[in-house]
Amino acid sequence: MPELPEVETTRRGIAPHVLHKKVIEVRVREARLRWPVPDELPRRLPGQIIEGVERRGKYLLLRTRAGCAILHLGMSGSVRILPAHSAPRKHDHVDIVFDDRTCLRLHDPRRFGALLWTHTDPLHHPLLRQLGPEPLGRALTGAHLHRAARGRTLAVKNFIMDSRVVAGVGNIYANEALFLAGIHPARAAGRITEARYALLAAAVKRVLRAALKQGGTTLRDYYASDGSTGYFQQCLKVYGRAGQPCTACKRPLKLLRHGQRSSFYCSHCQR
DNA sequence: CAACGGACCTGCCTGC
DNA sequence: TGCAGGCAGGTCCGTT
Repeated sequence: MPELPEVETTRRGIAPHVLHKKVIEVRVREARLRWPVPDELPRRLPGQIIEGVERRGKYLLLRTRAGCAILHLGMSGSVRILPAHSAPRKHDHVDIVFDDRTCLRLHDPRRFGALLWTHTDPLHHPLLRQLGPEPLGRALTGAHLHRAARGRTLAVKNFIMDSRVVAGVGNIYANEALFLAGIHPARAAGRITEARYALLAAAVKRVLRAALKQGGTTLRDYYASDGSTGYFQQCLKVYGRAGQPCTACKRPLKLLRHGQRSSFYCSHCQR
């Protein structure tokens, strides 16, 4: 589920429920996530007040005076706010329990997610330090992409999915943005003009903002069971639509598989 | 340094 | 119905 718009939707969804609350307990039922959940988490977090709920790329940050919990949802992670006593389902790996008897519960079947603890500035953490600009911020421009791509031969789709280039653009939105910008996903990153990169930067922002708007609708039923319906699927122009007609030219969309990742594109509209 | 493949996992879908 | 195989929204790491 979690691409950047969903991570931001999650942040907005949980913030009112956890901000200024005191943690009284951390229950770790399964510590084997992407990295083991560190002992510091159940040791240091209880007694702390959540003073900030932030996002950097696809990482969620729960700030306290003593340190910061760093949460990444991986491919299959999600969090919910629940009564602290409610029975955990399968794959409910961690609860952060608050003094009002609610808890933030992490659910992650594939366990590609991560929950870490740092007592220093989380933005300096090895996982966050190298992240490129926020895609929705001012720093993501055509000039930035053009400069970062200089001399690089990798496919532009891999290039914009590199978190050092721009933080948090996953496979779905990379495909969508390239379609909107009319750029072929396999084109060498270093062989794209600054003007076209300006179109791409704008397309990334447009598609993320649109998805974020849709995410707003899932917020309402945030407590409802899973919320994992395909709410933005209707908006997707290329992702998952191989063989179906291009929304612009009606020719069938193509599928390219590079490594494990699929690229969906229109060979007529994208060059 | 750049580029690629493998690794980490479970669940779901398809086809035999 | 069962089972094997392929696929999935991420991203780090080791090897070329």
